[in-house]
Amino acid sequence: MPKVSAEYREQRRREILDAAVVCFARSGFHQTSMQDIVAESGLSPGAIYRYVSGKDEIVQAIADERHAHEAGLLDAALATGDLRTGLHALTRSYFDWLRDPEERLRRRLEVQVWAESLHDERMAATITRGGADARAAWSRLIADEQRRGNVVAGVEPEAVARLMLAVLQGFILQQSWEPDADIDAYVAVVDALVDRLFVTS
Amino acid sequence: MPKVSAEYREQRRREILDAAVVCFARSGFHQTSMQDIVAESGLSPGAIYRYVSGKDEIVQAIADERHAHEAGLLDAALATGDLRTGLHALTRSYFDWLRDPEERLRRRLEVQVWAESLHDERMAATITRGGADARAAWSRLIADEQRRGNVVAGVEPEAVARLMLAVLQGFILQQSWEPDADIDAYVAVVDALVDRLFVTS
Amino acid sequence: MPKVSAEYREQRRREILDAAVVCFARSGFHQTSMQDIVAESGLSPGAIYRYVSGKDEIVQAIADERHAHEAGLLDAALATGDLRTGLHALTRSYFDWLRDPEERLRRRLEVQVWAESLHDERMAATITRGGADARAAWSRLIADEQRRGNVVAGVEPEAVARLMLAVLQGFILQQSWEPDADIDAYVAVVDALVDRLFVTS
Amino acid sequence: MPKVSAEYREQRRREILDAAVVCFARSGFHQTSMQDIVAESGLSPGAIYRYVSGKDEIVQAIADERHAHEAGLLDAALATGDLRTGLHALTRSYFDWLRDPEERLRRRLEVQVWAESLHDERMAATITRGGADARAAWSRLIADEQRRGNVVAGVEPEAVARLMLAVLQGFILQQSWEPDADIDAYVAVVDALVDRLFVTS
DNA sequence: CATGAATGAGTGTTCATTCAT
DNA sequence: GATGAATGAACACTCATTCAT
Repeated sequence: MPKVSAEYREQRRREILDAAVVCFARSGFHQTSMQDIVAESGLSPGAIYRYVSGKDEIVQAIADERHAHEAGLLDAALATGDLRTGLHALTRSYFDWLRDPEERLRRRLEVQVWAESLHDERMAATITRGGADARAAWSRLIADEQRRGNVVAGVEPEAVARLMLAVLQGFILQQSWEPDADIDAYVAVVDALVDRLFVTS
Repeated sequence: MPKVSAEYREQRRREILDAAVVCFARSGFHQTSMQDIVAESGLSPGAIYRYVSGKDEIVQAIADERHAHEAGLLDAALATGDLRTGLHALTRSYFDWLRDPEERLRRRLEVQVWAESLHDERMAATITRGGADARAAWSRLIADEQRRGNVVAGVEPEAVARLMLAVLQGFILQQSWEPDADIDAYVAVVDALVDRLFVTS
Repeated sequence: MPKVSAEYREQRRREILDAAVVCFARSGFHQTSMQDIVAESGLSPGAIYRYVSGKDEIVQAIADERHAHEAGLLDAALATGDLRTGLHALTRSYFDWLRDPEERLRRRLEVQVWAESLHDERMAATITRGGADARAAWSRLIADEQRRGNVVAGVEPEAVARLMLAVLQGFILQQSWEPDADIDAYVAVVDALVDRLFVTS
Repeated sequence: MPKVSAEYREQRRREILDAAVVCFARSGFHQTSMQDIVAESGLSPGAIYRYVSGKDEIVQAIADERHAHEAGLLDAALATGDLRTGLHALTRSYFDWLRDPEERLRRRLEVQVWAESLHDERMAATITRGGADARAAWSRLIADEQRRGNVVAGVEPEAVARLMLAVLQGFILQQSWEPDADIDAYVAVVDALVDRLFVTS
C-alpha cells in the first residue's frame, strides 16, 4: 500500500526526466552531473533518488522513450496496411515531428542515444531487437509489393527497408547539426525517391 | 634539439591515438579514463603526456581524423569530374571502407563523434563547415546535371546531396549496431537509387 | 535556502582553516597536501570543498587573517591618539600576542605568508597596500612629534616607522626559530629604544 | 681518481645553483620544477643529477650560502674588535649588500629560506646554531661596553643583539616587498639608534 | 660523461550516491 | 516523505627522478 498515489509518483518521475532532457540536450549525458539535474528540476538529490534509482536509470528511461517514439512512428505507418500509404504516413509523421519546435530538445538526444547504445548492452539490445522487428515487418510488405511488381526488382527487401530508415536517420543527424536544414526540400526528394524506387508503376 | 626524430614522435603519438581508439570504441569517450588508455597503450601516464596535451586533445585528434577521412572520400569522389562517375566512386570507396574489418573500431567512433559534436563547439565547427562545403560542391554538380535533364527535376540539388549523405550516414549507424548488416544488398539498393533518382535517362 | 545556518557554515569553515593552520605550521603550504588537511580536519575531501573552493582559497584566507590581525594591532595602537601612548599600546599588544601559547601555530605561519607573498600577486598587493597605509599613518604622527622636538630630528619619519616595524617583524622571525626567546628582555630593549629614539625629552 | 677535475665539477654545480637562484627568486622553491631549472641552466636533467643529488640538495645548498653570507657579515664586523667600530662595519656592509643590484635575486631568497627553515630540520639547525653563536659573540661585546657604561644599562645584552638583528632582518623583508624602499633614510635611523642606544657617552 | 624519454606515485578536485535529521 | 550535507572512490594530470642509449 504505497503512501503516495501512483499518479503522483509518475508525475514526479516525469519532472525529473524532463529536467534531465533539458540538461542532456544542453551538455550531453556525461557532462551533465546529477547536481545539474537537481538544479534544473528544483528537487533535492534525495528526492530524485526516491523516484529514480540513479543517473543510469534516467539515461535508460530517456533512451527507452526515444526508442518507443521511433518504433511508434514506424508501427503506426505500418498499420495503415499497404506499402504506398504506409510510406506516405511514415514520411508525414516523421517530418511533422522533425518540424515540431517543442520537440527540439528531445531530438537533440536522439544522436546521443545512438552513441550511448554502442557501449550499453541493454540499450543496444532494445534498439537492435526493435530495429530487426520493424525491418522484418517492412520487408514483408516490400517483398509483397515486389512480387506484384510495384517495387524495383532485384534488390533485397530488407536492404530497401534499411535505405528507408537511413534516409530518416541521416536527416535527424543533419538537422541536429544544422537546425535550419530545409525540411520541405528534403521531403520532396524523399517523395521522389519513394515514387521512383519503391512504388514503380 | 630533440633526441628523437619527428617520425618517432609521430609514431608514439599514433600508438597513443590507436590505444585510445580501442578504448573509445569499447567504452565511449567519457567512460574511458586516461588509466584505460595508459593500460591499453602500455605506456606510463607521464609518457603519454609527452606526446599529447591531455584527454581532450586525444578526442579532438580522433574526431579530426574521422572528419578528414570522410571529407577525403567525398572530395576524392568529387574530383572524378562528372556526377555519374563521382557517385559511383563515392559509393565504391565508402562501402569498401565499411567492408574493411581493420577499420571496424574506427567506424564505431563515427557515431560517437556525431554525438560529441552536439556539445563541443570546436567539433561542431569543423563538421558543419566541412559538411556545408561538401554539400555545396555536390549541389553544383547535381544542378548542372539537372539542367541537362539527367537528374530528376523539381527538387533542390542541396536536398539531393543531403539525401545521398543520409544514405551513407544511416548505414554507418546501422552497421555500428549490427556489424553483420548485408553491405552488398545495401549497395545494390543504393545503386538502384542512384540509377533512378539521380541519373534518369 | 540552505538547511544549515550561516553560523554552522562559518564554524565548519573555521574547522577547516584551523586544521589547515596545524598542517601548514607543521609542514608549510606546499608540503601540505589536501589529504593532510582532510586527515587533520576529520572531514572527507568532498566535505571540505563544500566550504572552500580549493587549496588556494585556504592559503589566501589564512594569509588574509594574518594580515588583518597585524593591521588590527597597528590600527588599534594608532587609535590611542598620540605617539607615546600609541607606541606603548603597540608593543604591549604585539608582545602579548607573541606570548600567547595558543597563537603559537598561527605565528609560525606569519613568516610563510611573507615568503609566499613574494610570488603571489594577490597577497603582495594586500600586504604592500596595508603596509603603506600603516606606515603613512605612523609617519604623520612621528612627523608631528618631530616638529614638536619630541622625536630625534634629522631622520625621515617613514624610516622611523620602518624601523619600528622591523623591530617587531625581526622578533617574530627569531621567535619562530627559537620559541623560547626571552620576550621580556626584548620588550625592555624596545622600551629603551622608544624612550631614547622616539621620545626625547 | 675522478675523470673531471674538481674545478670543472664545481663550476657545473655553480651553473646549476645560479640557474636555480633565478628560478627560485622568480617563483619560489616549490613552484619551481626541476624542468624550470633544466631550462634555465641549459643542461639536461641527467646532467644536473650528476652534480647535485636532487632538488632538495639545491635548496639546502642555496640556504647554506645565504646563511654563510649573513654569518660572514656578522663575523667580519665582529672581527674589527670593539663594539662601536663593529656596529658601523656591520651596518655599512649590510646595507652595501642591500644596495647591490646584482644581489637582488639572491636577496629575494632570504625570506624564502626563513620560511623553509621552519619545517626543515637541517636548515633550522644551521640557522639556530649560527644565530646563537653570533648572538653570543655580540652579547659579550655588548656586556663589556655595558660594564664600561657605554651601552644603556638595565637591558640584557642578548636582547640588544636580537634587536640589532631584527633591525636588519625586518628591512630585508620590507625591501623584498618594496624594492624601492629608501635605504639611505633607513641607515640614518639605524645610525641614530646605534648612537643613542648602544654607544651612549 | 651527457642525454632526454620514461616512470609512477602523488596531486588537487569532482560527483554519483547515501543517510541522519 | 523530503532534505542536503557528507562520503570517498575515481579522475585528469604533474614532476622529481632514473637509466638505456
